[in-house]
Amino acid sequence: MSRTNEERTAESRRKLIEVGRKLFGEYGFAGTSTPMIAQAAGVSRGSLYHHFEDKADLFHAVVEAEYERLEAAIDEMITHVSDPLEILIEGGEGFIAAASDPISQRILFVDGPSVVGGGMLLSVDNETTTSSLRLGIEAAQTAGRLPKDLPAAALTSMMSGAYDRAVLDGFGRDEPSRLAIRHAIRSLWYGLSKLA
Amino acid sequence: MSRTNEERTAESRRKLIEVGRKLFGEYGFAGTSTPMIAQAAGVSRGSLYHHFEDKADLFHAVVEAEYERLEAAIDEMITHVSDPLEILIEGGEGFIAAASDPISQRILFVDGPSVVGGGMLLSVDNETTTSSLRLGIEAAQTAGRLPKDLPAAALTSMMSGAYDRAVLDGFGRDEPSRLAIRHAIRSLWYGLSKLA
DNA sequence: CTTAAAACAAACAGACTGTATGTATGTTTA
DNA sequence: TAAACATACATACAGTCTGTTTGTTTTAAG
Repeated sequence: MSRTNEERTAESRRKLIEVGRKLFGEYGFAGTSTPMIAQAAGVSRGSLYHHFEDKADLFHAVVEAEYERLEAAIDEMITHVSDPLEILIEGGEGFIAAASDPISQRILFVDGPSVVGGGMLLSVDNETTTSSLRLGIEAAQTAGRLPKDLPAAALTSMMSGAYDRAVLDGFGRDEPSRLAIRHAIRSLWYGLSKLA
Repeated sequence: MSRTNEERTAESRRKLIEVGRKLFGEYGFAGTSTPMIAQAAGVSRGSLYHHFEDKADLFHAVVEAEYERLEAAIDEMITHVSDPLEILIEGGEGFIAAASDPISQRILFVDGPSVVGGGMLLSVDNETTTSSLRLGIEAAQTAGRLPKDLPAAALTSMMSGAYDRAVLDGFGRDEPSRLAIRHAIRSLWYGLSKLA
């Protein structure tokens, strides 16, 4: 059995990220050792350190993949919505649904900040989900559905934090809490739109 | 020089928590070793492990002290406010101002979740600042300043996350961003009140 | 076919955590 | 007040983990 170098690399990285996601999500960053990861991925620790700078670097790769997954879920959710305000609401629900997976939760909201570093994590975040949110807010402002004088950056930050926390508190879990969070979210956006 | 046991204990714990706050806030939980802490506090590592179960237990004590500080800042801010909606707004600003200290920030919002564990941290949080927020929301509902059918738990969770994130994004830092976040916060609460 | 480079594996050094053992200081009681 | 005890503190140790270094195999290129 002979594989090209590119294939070997892709296969090793893929396996390490896949296994890393599972273990980091289950036992946390500190509770997951590099021997554990290497063994579960069926490679040596040396290979891990060949493909990633250190343990945090692997974690970082897992986080990026995770944000891409969320981003896709949001996009999927809003493809058939046109009203800017409804895009914000539906996109948010897509985010909550996708991020409510316990593994995502722990990686992104529990360990993420401490491992990647608050600012650095937010920079990844700001390129994906939060960027979508901000664009959505600005579009709604342009369309006159949200007050034009509202500072978009500040509102984006707050609402992004609100969504993250809703997920962390388990409001995406069962049907009653999904209903409650849905009500709260719609009220926040509708309330703002009343000020336009 | 002879001290009573109670005094010795109080002094050692106080010093360890004080030094712990500073070091955890500066270098993070993982970047702060127990030898560092013991040395800076002028005690032995044995003493640390005598007073606290482990490193995380000391961190937990630091977090609790920190939440009490925030709680006090909020209470201070709302003593002379009577309108339930204004209490929510002013209390929130007090929170942001107090939590914007970089050391608080890192301990509570960056390392806190991963060390104490998402759920466990929230339980401390829920007994202090978030509890205040929830009571404020319910009071505003009773007074007819917020919609009575709004699910208080969900809204509390979201707004609590919104405030935390505003702090983390540095909106308590300089005057322009303080102004922006102030605008966003007022808009959120006023918008909700329009639905009442 | 030989040589260079990439991928992988194994061995090593340093650091840290938590514990076990030992000492000193304070507290209770006979 | 002096022995018995408990609490506070200090030191030494065992095990584990991380990141690096050194060595081996596999692929790519001349």
